[in-house]
Parts: sequence; structure tokens; C-alpha cells
Amino acid sequence: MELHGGVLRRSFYVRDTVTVARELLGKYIVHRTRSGLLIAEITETEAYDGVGDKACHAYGGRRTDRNQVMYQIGGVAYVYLIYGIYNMLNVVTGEKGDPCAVLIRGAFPLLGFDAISGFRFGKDFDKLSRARQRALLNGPGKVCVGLGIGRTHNGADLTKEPLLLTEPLFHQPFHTQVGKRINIDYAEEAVDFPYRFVLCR
DNA sequence: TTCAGGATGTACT
DNA sequence: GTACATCCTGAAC
Repeated sequence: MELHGGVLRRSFYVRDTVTVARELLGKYIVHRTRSGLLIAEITETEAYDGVGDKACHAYGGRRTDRNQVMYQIGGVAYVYLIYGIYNMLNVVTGEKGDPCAVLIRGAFPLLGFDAISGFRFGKDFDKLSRARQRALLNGPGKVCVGLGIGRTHNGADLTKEPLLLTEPLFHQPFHTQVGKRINIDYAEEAVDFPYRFVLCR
């Protein structure tokens, strides 16, 4: 086990979005909330590769109130509402004006189990069924609910408190599974792009 | 264990 | 009016 530290710098994000998506696996989401400090390891990501990607909200240069933060420089949060209920947390990547982002599809809790459990189910971690304990943050909607992330974080700078991404503190080796993105059936040829990354040990 | 159906509100056509 | 980068519940197995 190796000690690391440090907030991910701007330069981490200002790169090709597929590279950033792959390299975000194993990094930590750190959120300082009223319920305490929450930390989770990123375990699943998807890249949304800008104006040429039919699955991307900014395909063809579309620019709306919803997706405008995708046009910011890398390292800010893009949070939007889906299906009327859930928020999705994305990390904007690339240069200003290049609307790419990485969707955080899953994470594993490391600190703040009771707070995360409280946000998800309104009770402490040890009161949950085993099934729920295992499924605290294993989906993009769950990540936002469990870590207390909402649309107030849209446009937030992820290199600063209260919400930021860091290098792992405890690094264990893992391998990376690559696949197609989920639930983008509308995206024609982009359906098959290998832009989904899953951390496996 | 898998599966269908419903909930819900914005954005966009 | 339709679609949507989802999740939960309850029924059937």
C-alpha cells in the first residue's frame, strides 16, 4: 500500500476526455457536507466526447441552459436532472469551448458510511440489508443522492472545497474493464464506442 | 434471482 | 407532446 495525496490539478482535466475517463478510476470524490466529510472511490465512468459524439449533450455544437457548463474549461462539475428524479454528476474535461465530460457512473464508499446511508435511505449503515449496503453508490443517480450532490453543484470548481477529486490515499492495483456505454440507444453509431470504464480488482 | 412498470420534472421539438 | 447518460418496488420464479 502506497501513500499518496493531493487534489487533482486543472491539468489533469484539460486532456482528451476518454483518457480522463479511464484515469478517473480509483480517484477519490471528497465532499465536505453538513453531515461530515464523505469520501468515495470512483469505480465506473463514461466519456462523452463533445460535438462529434451523438450520445453527448453537446453533439453538433448544441448549447443550451442545461449543458452550457460543458463549454467551460476542464475541472468543473456538470450536474443535470434525468428522468425527473435523479441528478447525474459529470466532470467537464478539455479546453474551454470544447464541450466534453465524464459521467461518474459508480463509486465505492470509504468514509462517512452513516451519512451516505442517511442520504440514500434515511438510516444508519448498520440498519441496512446486506444488499443495500453493497449497492450504496453503484449507479450514477445513487452517487449523487448518497454523496449529497445536486444541481447547486453545477459549474462548481472540482479543484476546490467543498467538492473535489483527489489522488487515492491508499492505492491498490486494479485492472480496467472497457465496454460500451449504457442507455444511449438513441446515439446511432456512437452506441458502440468503447467509452465505458469499470474498475476491477 | 430476474423483470416490468411507474415515478417524476426539464429540455427540447 | 416526447424523450430522457435512472432506480425502486413488487411479482414471479
